[in-house]
Amino acid sequence: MVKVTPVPAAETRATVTSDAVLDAALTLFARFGYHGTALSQIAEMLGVRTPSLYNHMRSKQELLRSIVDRTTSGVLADFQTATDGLTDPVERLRSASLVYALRHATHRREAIVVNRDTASLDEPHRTELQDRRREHEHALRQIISDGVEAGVFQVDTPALASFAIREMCVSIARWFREDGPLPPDQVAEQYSRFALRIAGCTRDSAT
Amino acid sequence: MVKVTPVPAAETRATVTSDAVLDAALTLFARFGYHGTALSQIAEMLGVRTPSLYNHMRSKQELLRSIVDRTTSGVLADFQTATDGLTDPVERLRSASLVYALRHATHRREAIVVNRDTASLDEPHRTELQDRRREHEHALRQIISDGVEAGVFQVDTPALASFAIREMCVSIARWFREDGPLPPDQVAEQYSRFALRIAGCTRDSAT
DNA sequence: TTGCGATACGAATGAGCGTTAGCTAGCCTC
DNA sequence: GAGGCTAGCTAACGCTCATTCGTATCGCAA
Repeated sequence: MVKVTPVPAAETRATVTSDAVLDAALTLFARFGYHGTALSQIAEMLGVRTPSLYNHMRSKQELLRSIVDRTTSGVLADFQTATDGLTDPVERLRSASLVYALRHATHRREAIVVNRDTASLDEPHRTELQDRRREHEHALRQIISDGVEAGVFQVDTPALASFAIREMCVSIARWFREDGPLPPDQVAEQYSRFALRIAGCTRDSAT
Repeated sequence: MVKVTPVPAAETRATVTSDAVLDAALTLFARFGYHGTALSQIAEMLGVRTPSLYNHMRSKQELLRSIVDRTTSGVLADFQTATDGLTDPVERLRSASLVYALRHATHRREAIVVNRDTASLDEPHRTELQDRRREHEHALRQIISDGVEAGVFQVDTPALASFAIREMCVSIARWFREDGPLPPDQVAEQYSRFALRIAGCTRDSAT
């Protein structure tokens, strides 16, 4: 058999962690999409050959699943801590839309992947994910319905306002640039105000 | 040489047009994404073998390009006819957002593909497309800036309001269902009202 | 110093992809 | 009825991809 094993010089060997793989995957999935990204690109980004990735992951699918899981959990957690203790629908909507907008300015890659490549998840995880997103959607819609009932919001169809607010925030991930003129928190603040306007908030609209 | 050519019975042969190919591609690209869709799926949807598609198209890329071209042209044309002759910023924004929202409720597949798979376009067409989208974006932003100057709109950053309005409308394509409770024109009308609210329209906000 | 676990590597595999080539059946026109 | 155009088909090519296997190396602990 052949015995020649040329072996790269010791200093050229890279070493890599699971988190590094996940982070590189996140960047590339966000740019090219799940199906548009090859494992070889992830490996190249880390200075490693493709098969070496398998020391840090089980499969390409699992990378996507990890990204999606981690992100949707974060969204729900954000929502809980943002609305916990608040009873006024106006304050609840202000706070919920603020953290949601902020997350999409500060976690752009995650947002893009989750919103674009959900369909590439294998079952049953795709359905699980959709359920968790629906949970957030219904929670937001409930705030609006409560506000309408309390007379502080004015919308014909709460579901429409809820969709509009959510997707408006999600889209921040698509245009926001870290080196742009506005920092994330100021963008989030303005978007939070947009959210109250969409809901037809009759109070406090100048804040 | 082999001469056996089993030949399917005459009635099992399908016949297909360029438009049918484009339409099937549209459906599948919208569902699975450009990279997530195989030509074999398009062929199967049409009841035809994969190579037969090449009688009606030049390449997979060309399919995407056609879809994107046609759609962005439509958006710009919509905008022109919707705002032509209107000078009041309020009416211009109302009309522009109405047709934009309506288009995304009635041309869902196109919207999804254009917004998700733009990145899969080869150069130079990707840059061309982005330029045309920017054209629409700037036109909308100009309406808002005009309205702010005229004192009928109130926003801190017109660009943010413009992004919010556009992406809110785009997202209709993601949740709208034809068999849902609201017809496209009613959804568009409510979204048009949301757009005026985002802009901080001080007039006529109950209409 | 030795041994072991973690991790990188090259080589290979099998599947699926977009695309091309060459052939053939059906339809329209003459 | 003959001939040609249209549009289908099978076969095959070359490429890329995700994944597996066996091996070599490195760093650390005994």
